[in-house]
Amino acid sequence: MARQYWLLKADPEVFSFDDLLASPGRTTAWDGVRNYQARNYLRAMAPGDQAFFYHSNASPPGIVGLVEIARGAYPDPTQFERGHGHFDPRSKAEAPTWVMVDVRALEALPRTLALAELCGLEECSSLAVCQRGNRLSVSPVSGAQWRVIRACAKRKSPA
DNA sequence: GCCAACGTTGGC
DNA sequence: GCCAACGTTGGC
Repeated sequence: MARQYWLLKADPEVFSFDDLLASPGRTTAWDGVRNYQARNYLRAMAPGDQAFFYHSNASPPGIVGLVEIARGAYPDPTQFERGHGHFDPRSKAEAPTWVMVDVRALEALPRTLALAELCGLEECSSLAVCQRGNRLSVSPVSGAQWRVIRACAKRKSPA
């Protein structure tokens, strides 16, 4: 199956791309997703898929790095941890509601590709992150979008 | 800090 | 099943 591409949102106050680079093996479990649409995208991920690492609530918000999926979806243990912020009392151990994947850092972009610039790129206005009011934390990126975005990010300054 | 948009909850 | 109220997200 062809490699798929994704965009992962993170609040850098909580977990930044630098935090990922500093993690053991530059890898972390992408836990805490509690939205069904995002969960379904996590389930569709396969090892070797690649993703943009996006900083929300930043100045400016935008893409800051590239990651790869190191392990496909498996149960998120925090859903069973009573008292944990991601605890879900309705999830059953024999049929976990929520999953996570492992994400490994590939490289930091030479600069932040800001949201405004991102959404102005050819074919990119349809990105979930460019839709008004969008809150989806995991979303798909097409191969064409991936290439356009990567090429833009490598240029030193906004086009 | 503001506030629009979203997803979820819960009364009916 | 409807929908108002609420809490959260996230750009500005």
